[in-house]
Amino acid sequence: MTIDRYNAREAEPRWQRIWDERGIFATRNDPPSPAASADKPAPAGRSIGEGRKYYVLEMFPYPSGRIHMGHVRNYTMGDVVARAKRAMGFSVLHPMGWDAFGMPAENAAMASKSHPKTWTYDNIAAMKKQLQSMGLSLDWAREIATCDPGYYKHQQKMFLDFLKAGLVERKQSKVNWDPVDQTVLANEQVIDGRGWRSGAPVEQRELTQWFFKISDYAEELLEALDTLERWPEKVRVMQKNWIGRSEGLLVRFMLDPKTTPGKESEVEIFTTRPDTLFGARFLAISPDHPLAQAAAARDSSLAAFIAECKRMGTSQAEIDTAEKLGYDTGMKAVHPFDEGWKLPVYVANFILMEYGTGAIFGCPAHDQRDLDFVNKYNLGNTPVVCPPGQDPKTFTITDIAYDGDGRMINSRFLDGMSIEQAKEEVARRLEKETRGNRPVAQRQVNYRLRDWGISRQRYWGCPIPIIHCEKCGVVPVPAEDLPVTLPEDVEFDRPGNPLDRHPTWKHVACPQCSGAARRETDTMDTFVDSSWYFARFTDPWQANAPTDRKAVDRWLPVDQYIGGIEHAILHLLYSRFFTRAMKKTGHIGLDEPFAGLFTQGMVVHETYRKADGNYVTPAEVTIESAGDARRGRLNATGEPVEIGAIEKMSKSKRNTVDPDDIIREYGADTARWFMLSDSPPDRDVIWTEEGVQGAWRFVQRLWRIVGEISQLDAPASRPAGFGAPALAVRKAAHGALAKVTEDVDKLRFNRCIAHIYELANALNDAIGNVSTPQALTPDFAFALREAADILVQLFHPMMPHLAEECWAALGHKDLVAQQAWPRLEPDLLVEDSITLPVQVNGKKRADVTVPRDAGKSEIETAVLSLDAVKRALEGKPPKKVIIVPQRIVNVVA
RNA sequence: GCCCCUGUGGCGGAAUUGGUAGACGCGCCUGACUCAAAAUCAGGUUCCGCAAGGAGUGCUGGUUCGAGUCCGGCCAGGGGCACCA
Repeated sequence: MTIDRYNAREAEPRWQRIWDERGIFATRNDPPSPAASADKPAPAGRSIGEGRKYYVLEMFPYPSGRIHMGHVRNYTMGDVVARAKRAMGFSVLHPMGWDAFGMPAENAAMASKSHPKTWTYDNIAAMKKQLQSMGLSLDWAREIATCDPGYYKHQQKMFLDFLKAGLVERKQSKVNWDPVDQTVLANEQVIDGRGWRSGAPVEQRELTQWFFKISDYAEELLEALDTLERWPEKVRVMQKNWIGRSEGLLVRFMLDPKTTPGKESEVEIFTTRPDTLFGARFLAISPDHPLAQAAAARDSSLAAFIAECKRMGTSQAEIDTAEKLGYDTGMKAVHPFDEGWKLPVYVANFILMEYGTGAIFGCPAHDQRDLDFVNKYNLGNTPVVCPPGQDPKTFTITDIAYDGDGRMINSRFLDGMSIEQAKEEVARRLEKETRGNRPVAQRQVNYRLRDWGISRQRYWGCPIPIIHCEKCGVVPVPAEDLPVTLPEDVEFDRPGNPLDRHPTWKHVACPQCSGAARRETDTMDTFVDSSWYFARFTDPWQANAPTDRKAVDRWLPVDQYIGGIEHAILHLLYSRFFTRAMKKTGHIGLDEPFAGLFTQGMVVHETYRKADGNYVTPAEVTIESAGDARRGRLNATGEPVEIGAIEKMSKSKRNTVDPDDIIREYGADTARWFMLSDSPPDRDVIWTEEGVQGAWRFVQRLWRIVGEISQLDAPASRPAGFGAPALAVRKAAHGALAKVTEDVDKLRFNRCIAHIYELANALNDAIGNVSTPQALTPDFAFALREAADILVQLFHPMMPHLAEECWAALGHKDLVAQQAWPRLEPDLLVEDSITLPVQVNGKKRADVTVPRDAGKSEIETAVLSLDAVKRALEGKPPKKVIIVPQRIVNVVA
């Protein structure tokens, strides 16, 4: 018998059409009533999920124009989870949409005179087609695009709700300015001093901006990290560091009136090391500190110094290399424990106004930066913490500060205490002391996390629904006037914000006084759009509110969220904040949006270079291998190319592989299979031509195995008993079933694939053993058919089209996509006899086969009678025999 | 500088969480089919050794009957954060 090759190009669109026509991936918001499900009783295997909800979500794409291999990997993983959970009896929500606002649309508009809207929607259409060719089990009825007024209208409403709830603030502040994109960036969007998108060195500017008060939630966002048990530890640590909690003490230092010509009388500092107060040598304040500003008004050279500081601090690169500089104001601060102890007050370029109070006290002996500073200005140092084992009398600091543990020295009443005791003692004493009705010191927790600046001076974003009126000030757009839609007649012939220079759009009447007023022309950071789309998916049809409470309560949290690690801080932190803000304003009923998070690795590829140093694409190169050596040649000319480092697929290195090409050549199933095989999903996967071909070979191999089995003459009903060959097949099938079930649940797709290979190999061997028709007993044929069914169901989540084709070949009239997961027969996993490895002194010497329920003495007797064991013992009795049931035997000589 | 992760065959990786190291795949080698090649199929493939046997999970020391797995020290690679007081 011969079996034709599997034709993916023909089969895949056919099955996609059938799934689509039958609408099998559409998810209803109202769970089917018991009556409706009663006429179709759930198969036994369905019991795992029992109809409970399961929300699988992959981070939605930016519609850049074409999907890339990273999308293929991401969405394949999500689809495996969605299909497996559906089979396991869960009610699965698996939607898709578009993160459709953003700069590239404007850049394209500038470059090609297209409109951002048409550019974006054309890209969405193209990419949707690509995603559909992957055979993803998505509910396209819920598709959303964030640039749709039907979406951003609700975002504007929430902005107003947040404003009313005190979660939004307009303030002037130093901001990160991206000179290329001509817009402001949030702290999170500055990477190594450069804009996250443009890569341009970021400058500092003073602007009035809208902020979401994410810092109000700093403590909560930090604490709740511990509850996110199904998040990668790495991401939790990154968020923890980003929030950057530190406990310390605010201390008010009096200024010596004799040295202070102005009316300022004190300066408040923040410190996390109040224990080192007796090691103080100076105070330093930020150039932006009011005291510095006031002093500069009297001292022109100080003013010049401050101006110098400001001029330097424009780019991160300069900040990193800038020398630590200080300027002695001449003012003296009084030590809080000693009125006679005067400390010089410096303005220093490394003190940030944004953190703490913008002022510090310097303890050079135990802080490297302070030490560098005093060594430069000859202020000296006093060690106050003595490391264990050091003699306090001889312990000195020269140019390496000591920040370790130890006992307090040179610190009067603190001497002999531990650091912790000293911190507590200083806080206790200074809290009690008051000056002008206020305590001299108070405990404070500080966070590195800053408020989220959301104003962007761009066109292609969600307009901020605010009107500025000369008389009434900042006036929210009335809810009934929403959405504030983007004007379509805009020009991109010049840099800057087209909204701002639009002839009419911004000129409106004030909703309060009806006088002439001006619209806010800034739009929202696109990270706002992606901070709540997961909630909108639960009821995207809801026209009157961002969410329907019944729908969000039913579907949220997202049970499994899958995306790239690059969003570990930005998107994931913003979404966590937004969910809390939506809860406060009544749009949602929970704090944490994503119960389970998985961060997948990148798709990487070798790079190829011609002799002239230019990169060439994998499609242009053929790799020849001889023995261990691999060589590349250019297809067109045959000239050799150099095989370079394996790197993330990128246009600049030209090492990308187009998913369309792969799907056309091998089919989506092959691409999906390869994406999941070999590498663990959280690590990078190396895309290789050989690997894809291996996956493609396996597609054909499966088709052949299933085809051959489908042609066997198998009885329709289950035989009364199974002979040894049949039993072996059944054990292989159920063993694979048990392992795949567990591994798919833990997202260990590479292991699932290994188990499926093993089962396929076992079935292939079993078929090969049927040399004559007589050898094919009815029980064996039945077992093979049963195993083939299981095999097809196991690989269905990874290769759904091939699975449907095989399922039909096996004679089934329904769809494998709607099948219940196979029911496991646990008895088949238990062996009657087991083979235990036998070690002598920890070295494996033999195997012993004993009945499954053999007692320890029985095993010991069997082991000691083995020739290999006798030889190793050299006739002497063993000291000890360790028997680990079902595991191993170790004889200690 | 601080924090985190990872080191296993030629390569990607597996190892029931302290119990037979190298599952599965790629590559390579041998054979079958073929006039030939491709495709396909069968077998082999950690290293040393003809073999018996020995060595072996970055290095090093320890705990244990037993360590890839746990602990201490080091080395290498990767990632995150960083004038944060």
